[in-house]
Amino acid sequence: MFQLALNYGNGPMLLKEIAEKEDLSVRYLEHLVPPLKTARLVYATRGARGGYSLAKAPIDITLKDIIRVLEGHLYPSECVESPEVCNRSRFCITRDIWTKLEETISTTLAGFTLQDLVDKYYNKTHYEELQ
Amino acid sequence: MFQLALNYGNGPMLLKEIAEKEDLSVRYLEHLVPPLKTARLVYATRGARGGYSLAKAPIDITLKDIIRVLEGHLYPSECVESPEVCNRSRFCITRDIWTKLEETISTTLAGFTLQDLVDKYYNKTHYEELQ
DNA sequence: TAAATTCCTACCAGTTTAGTAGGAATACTA
DNA sequence: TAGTATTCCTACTAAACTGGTAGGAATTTA
Repeated sequence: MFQLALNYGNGPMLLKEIAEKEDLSVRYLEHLVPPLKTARLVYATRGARGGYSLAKAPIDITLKDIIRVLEGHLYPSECVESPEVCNRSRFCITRDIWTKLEETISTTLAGFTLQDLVDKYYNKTHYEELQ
Repeated sequence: MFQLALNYGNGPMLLKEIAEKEDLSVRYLEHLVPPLKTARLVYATRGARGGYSLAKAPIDITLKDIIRVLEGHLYPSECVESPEVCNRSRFCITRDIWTKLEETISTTLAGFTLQDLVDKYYNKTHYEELQ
């Protein structure tokens, strides 16, 4: 997603390119794409001269968006989202902690956008001051 | 650890008791104890009339202490602590995010002590106001 | 000496993670 | 219209991790 952000506005980018720049296999990247498409974060163009582009401007995609899609959740324990997985949920003290922890993780990740990463890459802003 | 905190000051507590109260097996709890002992968070008394007690007052044990011991780490990616696992670490933009994320997780968990959980259990304090 | 309990080491089964593989579908280009 | 480039889909796999179980030795009290 960072590579797509760097390429934003320049038409579709090949997985092959991304794979080279990030030192990953195309086969692996192919695996990550479907959920990103479903979530409408990237847009695919098939066939020759095809490739991928961000579906929104980098400033409109937070790291929370991306990680929720690729990792599925942000909570440290499933009970945060699905109390029914444990019959202690109603009165569990620890669960409150996990809930608070998810909130801070969520807030932190929502505080960064792909544009922040691009800016940092080009040293356009003083990243440290962003947070 | 929460049960031991509730029991703090009343001598050693049996794993059997904890197992009943938390709906876990003794066999499983036995598994968790060694690292807690090594980290000097709990103290064990062997033999009949033995059991476990906290090695410090509940107010002096943070959730960060406990989770570091039981889960081994708090970072979302190993590269945060061991840059050498990936040769992109030196210039990886994403790694900075993982580092920041670990900081907020760490800070959040360090902000709770076992005493907070005990207090919440007895409704002695208004928990919401703690954070 | 018997009972209670921690302690140590080994094992196991299910899930998750990080991939690889084959080939079909699609679209551009000559 | 044929060839090539590329995404797309489904299945497979191997290693690591997680959440346990199991047997029995060591220790302490009564």
